[in-house]
Amino acid sequence: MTAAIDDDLWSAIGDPTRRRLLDLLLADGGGTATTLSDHLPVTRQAVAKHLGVLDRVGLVHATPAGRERRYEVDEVQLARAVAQLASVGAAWNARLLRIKRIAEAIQRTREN
Amino acid sequence: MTAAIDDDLWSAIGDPTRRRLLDLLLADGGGTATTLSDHLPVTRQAVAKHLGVLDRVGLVHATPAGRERRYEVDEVQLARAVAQLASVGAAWNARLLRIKRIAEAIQRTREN
DNA sequence: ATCTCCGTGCAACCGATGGTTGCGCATGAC
DNA sequence: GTCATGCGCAACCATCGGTTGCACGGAGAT
Repeated sequence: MTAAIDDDLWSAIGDPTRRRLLDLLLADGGGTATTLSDHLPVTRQAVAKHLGVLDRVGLVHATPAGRERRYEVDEVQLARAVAQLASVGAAWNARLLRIKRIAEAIQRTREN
Repeated sequence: MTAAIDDDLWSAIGDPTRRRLLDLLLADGGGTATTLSDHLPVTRQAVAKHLGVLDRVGLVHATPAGRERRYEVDEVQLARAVAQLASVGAAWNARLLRIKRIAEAIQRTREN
């Protein structure tokens, strides 16, 4: 059931640093590699790389402002990602529920 | 807002092969490294490694059966993981909604 | 009891990725 | 013009996902 096309999206948000990056961008409404690296335990270059992969999958987009490079989240794409999470979660929940029901059924037959 | 403790859980389910592994285990109600590798485009050893990390974070647990090693999903832990997904998704959705509202507010003031 | 097969585990190796340091470049501030 | 600050590029390192190869061990056939 897991869609194969969206593996890129998953691996993008699978990294903890990138998730926090998205958190920061959402909280402050954008930022540059240097300002973001101030709030993270990694160097500016590491942040820049992460912003690169987030940009490649379309979760953020950059706009040159003077000598800075300001990044902002692409809300549509992030909403898509959230939908992905929800979808996989729902699928697993359904399977877990089925297992639970079967277990209960077995329990019931054994009690008879 | 992202919990730091659950990074292991995230990176565990962040890998596409591991996600499909969980899918297969849920569908067939368990399996061994060899049987699982039959349904995946990777070798048995790769599957074994993935099962190892899934075991370490507690999403699956192995029971030796004869000369086989049968793996099954730990439903409680997987439910925890699903809750994590939902939580992060909800947080992002909330932020996105706030941004949308602010944008609409600006729009409204501009229209006056 | 032994031989054979099949599933596992272990080790070495390879490419990609997350992270670092160091440098050079350009652009805005003085 | 000069200075400094933000950026990009390159080299390097560790870890990880994946492979191949091999050695071990238990279940079943002879």
